[in-house]
Amino acid sequence: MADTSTAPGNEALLFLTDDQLRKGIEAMFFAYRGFTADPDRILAEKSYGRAHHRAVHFINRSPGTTVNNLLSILGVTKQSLNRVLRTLIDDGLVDSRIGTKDKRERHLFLTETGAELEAELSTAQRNRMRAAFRQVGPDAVIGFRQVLEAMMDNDMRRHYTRLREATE
Amino acid sequence: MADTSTAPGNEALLFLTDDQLRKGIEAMFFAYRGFTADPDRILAEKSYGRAHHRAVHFINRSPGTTVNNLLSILGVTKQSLNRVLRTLIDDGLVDSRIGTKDKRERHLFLTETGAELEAELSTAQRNRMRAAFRQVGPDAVIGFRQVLEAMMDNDMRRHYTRLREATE
DNA sequence: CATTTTATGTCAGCCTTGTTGACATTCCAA
DNA sequence: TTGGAATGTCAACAAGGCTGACATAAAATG
Repeated sequence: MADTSTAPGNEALLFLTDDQLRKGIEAMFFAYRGFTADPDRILAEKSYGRAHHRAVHFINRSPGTTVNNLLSILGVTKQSLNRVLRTLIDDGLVDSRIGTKDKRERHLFLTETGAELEAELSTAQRNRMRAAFRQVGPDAVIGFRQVLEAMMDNDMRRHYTRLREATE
Repeated sequence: MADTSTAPGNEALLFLTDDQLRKGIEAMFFAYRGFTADPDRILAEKSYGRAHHRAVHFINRSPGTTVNNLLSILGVTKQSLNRVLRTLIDDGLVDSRIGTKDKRERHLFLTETGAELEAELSTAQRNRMRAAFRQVGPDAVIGFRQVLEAMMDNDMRRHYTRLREATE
């Protein structure tokens, strides 16, 4: 039943069987639920959603980033992002400053309140990640990241790498 | 700046720094986009969504599963699932059979057409997973799954494990 | 300088997929 | 026989995607 389309006939490639691949797929599905569960609970209390979390996260990571840059990281339309940004700005979590060099651009910053929310969300998310990392050890963590990085689209990997360059 | 809340003061735990954890978080975010990108394109052509993919995937994995079981795997409300199932049944992708033992239950099966869609979607998703796995090698794959499994909520891990038991 | 392009905002409307609440039906089980 | 479980269905609503259209300001280009 299993392994019809990609029988490797090679023991060294047994991790590429359809069963192994499906296992990876389902692991991603169930793990992503866990990955978002803790922030989701916090957000729900404050009647925000994942979209707000994403915006706040990346503004925190790249203070002063422009709307356009955020759009390309998040991969949504400006209308969609705008709705989320608007509520964050109106609620005083995000500060939008007109660019000095190019006055069409808006540069986005977290306010103190915004930074507090970001900290609360990312602490919750880091706690789970830390528990998982601690449980499995550093070698597994390296493998984890290698697979994830190999699974990204090129433009997403570009953003991912760029974020690393800025801070590490 | 980095590592304020969890400075380990221990080189062996450097993979638990806030920077490393954030790296894992962002890797999850960007990789999940890639993970869903290919199926999403196929689904969009047929005017289905991810919800349909999920339903079709798990019905394929556990033919004859009940609506209630599917609900607990997917973690949505019956009304939400029902809407998706209805379109799949109406479109002839899913067969819903009244239980013989308990006639209140509906047992769900993919029709031939449903199985074709499932195959198309999972082939696309496996292709990306296979490319990533092949690129990084079996040790990384083991680590990848260890971290994901450690990150799951307990009830999700239960479902994940149960699926493995049935087929492997 | 005139024109075009870019960056952004905003309005309106639509879709999917999630939610809650209410209520009907069927039927197993105590 | 009655209570509760499994399911279906209707209605309403919200978040957060999407498209299209249009306005504005400013940069870039001819």
